[in-house]
Amino acid sequence: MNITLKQIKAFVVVAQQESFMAACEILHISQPALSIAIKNLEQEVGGALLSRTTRAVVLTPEGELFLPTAKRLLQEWNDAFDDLSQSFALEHGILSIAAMPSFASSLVPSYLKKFRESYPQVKIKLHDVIAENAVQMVCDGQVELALVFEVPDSPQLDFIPLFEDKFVAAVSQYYEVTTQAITWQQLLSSPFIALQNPSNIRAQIEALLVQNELAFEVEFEANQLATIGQMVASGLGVSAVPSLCAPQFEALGAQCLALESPAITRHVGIVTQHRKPLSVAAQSFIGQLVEMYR
Amino acid sequence: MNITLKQIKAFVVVAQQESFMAACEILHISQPALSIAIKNLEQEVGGALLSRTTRAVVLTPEGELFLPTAKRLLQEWNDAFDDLSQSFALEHGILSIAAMPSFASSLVPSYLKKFRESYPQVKIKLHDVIAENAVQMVCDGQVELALVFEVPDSPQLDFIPLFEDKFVAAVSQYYEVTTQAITWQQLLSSPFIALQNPSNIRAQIEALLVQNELAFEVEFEANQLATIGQMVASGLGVSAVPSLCAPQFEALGAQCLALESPAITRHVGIVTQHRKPLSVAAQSFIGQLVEMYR
DNA sequence: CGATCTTACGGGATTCGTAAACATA
DNA sequence: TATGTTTACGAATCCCGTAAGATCG
Repeated sequence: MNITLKQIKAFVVVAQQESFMAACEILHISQPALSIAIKNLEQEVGGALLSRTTRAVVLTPEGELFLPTAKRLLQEWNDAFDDLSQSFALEHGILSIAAMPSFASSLVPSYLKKFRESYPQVKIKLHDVIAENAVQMVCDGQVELALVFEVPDSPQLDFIPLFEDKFVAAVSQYYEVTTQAITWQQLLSSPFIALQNPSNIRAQIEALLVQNELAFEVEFEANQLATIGQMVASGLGVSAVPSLCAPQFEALGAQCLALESPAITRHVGIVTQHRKPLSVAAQSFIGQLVEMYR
Repeated sequence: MNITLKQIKAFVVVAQQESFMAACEILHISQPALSIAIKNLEQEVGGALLSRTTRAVVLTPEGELFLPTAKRLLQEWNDAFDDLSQSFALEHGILSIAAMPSFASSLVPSYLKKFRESYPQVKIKLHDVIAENAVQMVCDGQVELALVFEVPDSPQLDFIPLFEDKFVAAVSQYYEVTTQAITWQQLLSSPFIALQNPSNIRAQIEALLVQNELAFEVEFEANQLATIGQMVASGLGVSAVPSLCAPQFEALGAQCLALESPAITRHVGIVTQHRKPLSVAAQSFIGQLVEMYR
């Protein structure tokens, strides 16, 4: 059974026009072509749908019965493909991403703003969760991509670096400094305020300090970066955060200084599931980011 | 936008098989043909539906979204045409007909039985109404055909004669007769039992008698032929009915005699709407009847 | 007789299949 | 390297359009 969409369209138009002549103008084909199309259709379905005399074309009872069905089929067909085309044209759809808090609360909003300006119809779901969970969400397929620190090489994940981030020291405005940069040793002489575990930032700091045999005592802990920032600004103590957070910390009244001996630098970028195709929305978003940092 | 059913079928099969190789065996085409079909489909909709590497074929997010829709489209397509084909194959459908009472209660049931034996899946609606209404129902399109006495020529109606019916005299079993045939004059010497108006039979009798200047007095009236038959059988009086009804009347205990001077003969046949196509069910039914009386 | 649908036939586009090239694990 | 997809190209098929034929009002 080999019935064509064209044949159904032809049938519907002829039925509505009650004339082959009139129909073939709408369909932009010649009468013979139309005639044959209908004839083939009727042969396929095993009976006449239209009764033609030279003066009038009327539907057979079976044709009458089939006409609404045919219209429905065409309608659904068009709806389905319009929808699909719209998805590709980014005229609707959902972009589902995750970002680690330090990133989500700093640069990501501006990325989303830019993306939204290009594709205002695409809805955006941003999950701001700790880096570990963000990556897990990529693995689980809950989000298409995560914006996090570089992850260890994994056969299941791909990483696209965007830029390099360097940890900075966060100190109160009244913290006395002679140079623009301070060392970890200097920093740790003040009470240290750290993020609570689990946290990628906390883990990185701990790993680094253990590696460098630096004494490390946490005097205060909090969950949210904003809280840490506030605590630092209040003069409770000092902290070390990705430079990503510097503007936010400074806005809260803290002071951010270059931090060395040793410096912690990490790539920040996009994690996606390896070999899993991305939606055009995700592709476009990644494209914008890569372009921005190229 | 020119998307083919084949392309959708191809997409669905490839998506299910997750392999072009496997899919093309199911589809009975070569890999290149399949590859091109999918490629064209993707071009039409404006984006990739499948992500292919040499080892695996996976759906893109858009393809994932579209797959159920595609399946649904195919399903509905097939359902629609199966249904239509079944209509033509008389594997279902409805035959809607009307018949005048004298016909409906005599020969029509046997016609229906025969039709039903040929096409057991076709439902039958029989409207047994007076001839006038039966014809009206044809004009209104409520039924496709009516089984009645011949109607006056009309541009809106067609008539296919089946056989000729001759009115017979219905008398009681004890009615004394010398010959097989009696005249109207003889008949009318007994009390006459007539159908109530409106009735085609009544009208024909009245017209005939007026035309032949025969005295006509109705002693009893009833609506149903069966009632008339019972009344005649009981010896209340006599009547004149189409020979169609003779078996029924005789079964009720009446006696039917040829009726002459003058004889009333009328064609009995099929009335249809002029130039209105008939369902295959109606066509088959008419075909059986015509064949039967040919 | 005129308008309209159908059949006949040549040209063009699309699609198919075979063979070779290409890409990835 | 082996499997599986894509490109190249010749061939078949299908569909369309022009012209002639048939049919009904």
